[in-house]
Amino acid sequence: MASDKVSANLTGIAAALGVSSATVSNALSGKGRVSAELSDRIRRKAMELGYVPSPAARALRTGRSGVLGLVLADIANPLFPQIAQAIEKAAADAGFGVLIADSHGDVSKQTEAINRLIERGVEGMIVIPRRGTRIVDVDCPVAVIDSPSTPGNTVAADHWDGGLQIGRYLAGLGHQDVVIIARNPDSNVQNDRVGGIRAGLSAAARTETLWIAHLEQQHGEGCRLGVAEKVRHGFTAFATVSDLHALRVLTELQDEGIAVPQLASVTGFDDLIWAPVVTPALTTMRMDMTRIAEAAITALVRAIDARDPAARPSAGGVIADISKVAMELVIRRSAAAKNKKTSKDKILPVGEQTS
Amino acid sequence: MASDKVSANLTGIAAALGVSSATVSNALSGKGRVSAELSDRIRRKAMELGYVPSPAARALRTGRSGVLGLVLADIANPLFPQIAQAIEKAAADAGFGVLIADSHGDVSKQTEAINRLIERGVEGMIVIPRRGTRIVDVDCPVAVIDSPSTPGNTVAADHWDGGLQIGRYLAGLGHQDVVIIARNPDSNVQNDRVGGIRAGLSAAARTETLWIAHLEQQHGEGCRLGVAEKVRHGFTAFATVSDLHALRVLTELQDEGIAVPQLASVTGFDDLIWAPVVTPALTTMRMDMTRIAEAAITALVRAIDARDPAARPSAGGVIADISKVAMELVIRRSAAAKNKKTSKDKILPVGEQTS
DNA sequence: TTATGATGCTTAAACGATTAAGCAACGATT
DNA sequence: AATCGTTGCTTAATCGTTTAAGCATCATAA
Repeated sequence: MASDKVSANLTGIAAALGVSSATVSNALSGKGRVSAELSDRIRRKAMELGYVPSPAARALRTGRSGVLGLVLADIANPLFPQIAQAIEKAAADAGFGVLIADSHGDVSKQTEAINRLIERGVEGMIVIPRRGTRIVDVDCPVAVIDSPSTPGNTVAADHWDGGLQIGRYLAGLGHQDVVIIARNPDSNVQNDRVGGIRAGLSAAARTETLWIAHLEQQHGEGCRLGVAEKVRHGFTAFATVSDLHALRVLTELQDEGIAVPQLASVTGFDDLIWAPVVTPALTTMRMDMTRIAEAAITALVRAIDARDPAARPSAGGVIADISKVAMELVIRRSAAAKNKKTSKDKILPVGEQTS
Repeated sequence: MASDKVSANLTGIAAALGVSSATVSNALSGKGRVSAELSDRIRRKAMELGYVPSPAARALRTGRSGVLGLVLADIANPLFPQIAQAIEKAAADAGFGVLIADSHGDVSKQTEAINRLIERGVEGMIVIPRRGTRIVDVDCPVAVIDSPSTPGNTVAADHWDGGLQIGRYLAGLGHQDVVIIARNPDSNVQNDRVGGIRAGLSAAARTETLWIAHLEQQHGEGCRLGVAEKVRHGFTAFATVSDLHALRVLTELQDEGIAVPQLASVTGFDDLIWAPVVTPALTTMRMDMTRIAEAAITALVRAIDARDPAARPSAGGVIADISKVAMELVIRRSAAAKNKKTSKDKILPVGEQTS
């Protein structure tokens, strides 16, 4: 092919047609004034040569890279797939690519990761911080997805309300003795959820909160939570703050011969991948990641656009229209009405699992 | 600050010091000949002005964007966090950023996703294809992470050998009646694992393979797998091809009152996040994602470098040094020696769970 | 017929970095 | 003293795109 010789760039196309590169640019972008006939010929030629505009040149000229950064406190998070998928989709719809950066849960590495993104020329970023972490000031638009309790937050699921819904649901099923299970009291998200759950239960309810982090500090990671013991003490429901904890509770109860949901109800949060397929399927709260991602991207894009004409860089937070996105209760089978008989009577004798 | 006035680019620094921009470039990159003294002053000034090189300009001039693409068949995959984390790390170590693209499991969208990446100027990409999918020819270096059985593959875990290890392990525990559980027979990865498991079991073993996709086609998603029934028919172990399936089996058995591992052993694959924390903790196979990612990135980077001087673009596969990465058996508690008594005798009478 | 304004194109200057080539000054070599 | 190589810097071109400004040409309106 001799046509391979001509480089597939604007000047190449221009040369091939005997016009100026500006005209080609105008024709392809539909901006300037180009006759329909020539415009057509240019488009055809561009296609024929397999023209792909140089993102570098465009970015250099326009000052816009068309790339956003996604900063995650810890990629190895079971919610991450959902998040990444939603963000990628929303960004793509807005015409942006997504560069990922993992801060490995380390605060200092978070700054490092953010800097790497800036060096790569991102126009803005979505940050999903580690519990409690504040975002360093960075002169680039940032949208934060966290809990509504976090200052400087942009968008988030309404974790508190999600807890409220679960709490009310359990209360409606007649549960008066509920163990609330979370991992770390430093997390705003977890605190919101716990607070919501407590608020949703009846005022007379007996609740106890189990912090897994404390337990594991004493007994090592992956230790038993002692939930069977709680059942023996009259608790009938376990409201956890994550499907991962729910799974842990569920299997531990089942392993000790306590039937779920007949003898104890278990609820989770986030509708993670296994929630629908375990037995019994987990009743949980789902967040509308698509809406959250869209809101975050919309806010971010607006901030980016606002930056252009504005004299002041006005570094800092970005405010979205919607900052709280409602969560949805997904009712499956792991929670059921409280047994009429006191649950103590129904406990099966258990064998050799004092791990 | 008046120093805010001067733009933080090469010419800005040059102007501030009264030297040429070429010298500044040389000083910062350490390439040309610049006196140590001036070099120092330049570096200090750059720092003072908060200079960040323009990736666009650099990419335009050098033709290298420093960005790789990560194409995933389906981001909403529980292994994805591990993959993304490992790839991001390996890429960052090699000086590359990672742009993500999700093809939502759709083959046509995969091509679309790949094109979007190319339009964004990636220098190469890592593709983790959907089962059986072939990668379209694209004139950009590509490294594929899949099963070694996939033609055109670059790097992969040795899934067959992983299966072999699990099979042998179960055989060593005395299991002769094993149900192998996978999702889809179209997947090379799953087939490799299944084949390995079968090969690892004793020749005399009775095996049966359960394809979840078939089951769900009949009974709907998230349906019971009927594993308790298998136990009643004398099967003592369930070797699954993913921790997700293992979890499904485990909870179903537990729900039906069959103690794991006392009455039935269960093994998984991939050491997903919940594997260590469920009760009993899952015995599973782990792949060394870090090594896989490193091998893939190394091969990809080499291909990118080779492209530069080479006349022929020579589009197509990239060959890595290591193409099979060994898997590691993680022994936990979900698999144990086969009970001496025939398991049939030990089945507890079960209640009301005919879902 | 002559302003007036579209219309259709070209010219040329950016954007910010890299890098080949060149040039002055200086010390060392013969 | 003339030559050579080295050192330390500058000049200027280049990557491919966008876009403001300019310049013909032609139709329309006065």
